[in-house]
Amino acid sequence: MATGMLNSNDERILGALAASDRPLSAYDILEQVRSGGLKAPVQVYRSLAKLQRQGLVHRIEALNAFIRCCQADHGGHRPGFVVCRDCGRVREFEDQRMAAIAESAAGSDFDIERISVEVLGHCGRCRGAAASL
Amino acid sequence: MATGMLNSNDERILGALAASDRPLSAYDILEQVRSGGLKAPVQVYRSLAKLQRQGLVHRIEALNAFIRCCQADHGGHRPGFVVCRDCGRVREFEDQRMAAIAESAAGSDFDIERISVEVLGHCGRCRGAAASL
DNA sequence: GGTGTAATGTTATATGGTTACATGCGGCGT
DNA sequence: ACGCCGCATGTAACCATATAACATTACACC
Ligand SMILES: [Zn+2]
Ligand SMILES: [Zn+2]
Ligand SMILES: [Zn+2]
Ligand SMILES: [Zn+2]
Repeated sequence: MATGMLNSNDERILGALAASDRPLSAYDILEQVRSGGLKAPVQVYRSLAKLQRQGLVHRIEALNAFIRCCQADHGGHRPGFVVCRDCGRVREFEDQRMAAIAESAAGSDFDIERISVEVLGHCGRCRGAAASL
Repeated sequence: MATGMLNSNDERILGALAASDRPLSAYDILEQVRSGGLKAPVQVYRSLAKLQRQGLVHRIEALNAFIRCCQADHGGHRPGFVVCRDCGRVREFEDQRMAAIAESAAGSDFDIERISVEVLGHCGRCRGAAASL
């Protein structure tokens, strides 16, 4: 995974994601990098696609949003995510058992490209806040 | 899970989903039920939300689309999906191990509402078609 | 310099989802 | 019956997400 081929757009987008403590939508990102010359959605999506290919960024399907990968090994891991539907915060996790489950479910005739595992719910922080209303 | 409270809109939408061999987007559904009186997206989304609450319909996050649940027990099951990114066909599956994985990943402080597991890739049928080009 | 090819930029458009408000319709107290 | 409330449904307008189509630039190769 050559991470050295990032251009300045990619770097800026990666920076915006790294600076945020929660996922950003493509349009959130676009806003943050407008000053850096990017001005159209498609540019952001192109960079995001590249960053995802390199394992530096993950897409959270349930949020239509993106996070910077927080694992040391960006290449080839199969992460899952715990997503709070109140505050949007995401925790990346890894579980070897998922691959086996996916393979047995898909069958030998199916070529697995990606496994999306998202645990949706409410984090402790938000549950506390709700209780104290 | 009282499934008897479906109104005619709900029935129509459920019918459209049941008749299709692959997921339908909300707008696909809308097109199919226009003759039945529905004419705005929000009506479709309202019905879909209700049908999802009752477990009759599942949302496929990676496709922004919906399928009719094919399991006998519509209530309270935690399905996963195998999704072909070429033809869009989906196979619903169930695996008890997923709940355990989700719980251990989320931790005791997190209130799990839903688990989304989607295995994305290419089905045998589509791989065959691609090979014969 | 001319030519082909890939990356990037620009504009416009397609697709997916929600907000805000109007209207209808059944309870329920009077 | 009447007026009022609360909730389901209808309608229009709008916002958010993603891609298509085409123009331009950058650079390798000859
Ligand atoms: Zn990661
Ligand atoms: Zn939270
Ligand atoms: Zn199901
Ligand atoms: Zn297929």
